[in-house]
Amino acid sequence: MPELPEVQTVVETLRPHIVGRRIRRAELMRGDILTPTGCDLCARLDRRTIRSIERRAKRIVFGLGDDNRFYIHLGMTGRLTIDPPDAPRRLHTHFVLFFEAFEVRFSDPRRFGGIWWLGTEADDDRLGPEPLTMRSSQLARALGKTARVIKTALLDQSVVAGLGNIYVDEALFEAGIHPLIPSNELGGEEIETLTRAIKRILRRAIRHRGSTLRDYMDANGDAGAFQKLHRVYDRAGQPCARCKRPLVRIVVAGRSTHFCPACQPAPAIIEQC
DNA sequence: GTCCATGTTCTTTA
DNA sequence: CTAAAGAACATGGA
Repeated sequence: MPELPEVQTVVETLRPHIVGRRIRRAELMRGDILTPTGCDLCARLDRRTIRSIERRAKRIVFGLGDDNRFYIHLGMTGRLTIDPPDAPRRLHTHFVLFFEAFEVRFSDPRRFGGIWWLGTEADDDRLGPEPLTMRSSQLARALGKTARVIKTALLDQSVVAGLGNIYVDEALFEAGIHPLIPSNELGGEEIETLTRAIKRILRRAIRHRGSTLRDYMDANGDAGAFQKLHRVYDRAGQPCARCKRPLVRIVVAGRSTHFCPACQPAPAIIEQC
């Protein structure tokens, strides 16, 4: 569930509670969600103060001072919440940070998420530019290098960092670009349009505190509202908001892909089929 | 029982 | 060799 807008919202709702506060104790219930496995995370967090919390791509990066950092990735079903100590723990709670008056709990049924200890290492390996601040030329450079269709390329975190299935579909609709166009066939002007569309969609989604389809909630337990404003995602068969013709669902790279065949013109090679 | 799901990484194929 | 497609991971809901 968590793409850039959801992760950003979790960070913003967590920040006022934890920055400047000292961790009294940390508890890891499952060793297999930690990388590197066996590093003594809880001992390293014991009695330390949280100095910062930031988002990078879909990662929630905690700074401890001394340049020591770790990050949590929510995967598909991860939640990071502020809870009173006496509140019952959600099923599949794998990690808890205990503060004086509350706890930060990480739960994740599917366990696609996890915790990564960075220490003083960089966290940028193999991540593309941040979409909210990237230049169109950065996106153009990455897209020019691949023949993969644009939908697939935008899901690749080394091309641009933070988009997922929902926001790629929404951004391609906003830009009027068909999901099956080969990336390296897009012109400079189209990529500028796409860059602007990505930023517009992400800013709008952050303003509405992300999309809650099923699992997502912010650190306070509140759902997002942007799902009400999705124009194409999970709306196959419904009329396009622009042209009223029915939206379509196809499968690309094993992922559901939603678009308007009229507003997002097909590449010539597909048209013949 | 079946299929599907907001993500990433490893393996296989071309 | 590299790029890209496909499978795998684990759980729950429809």
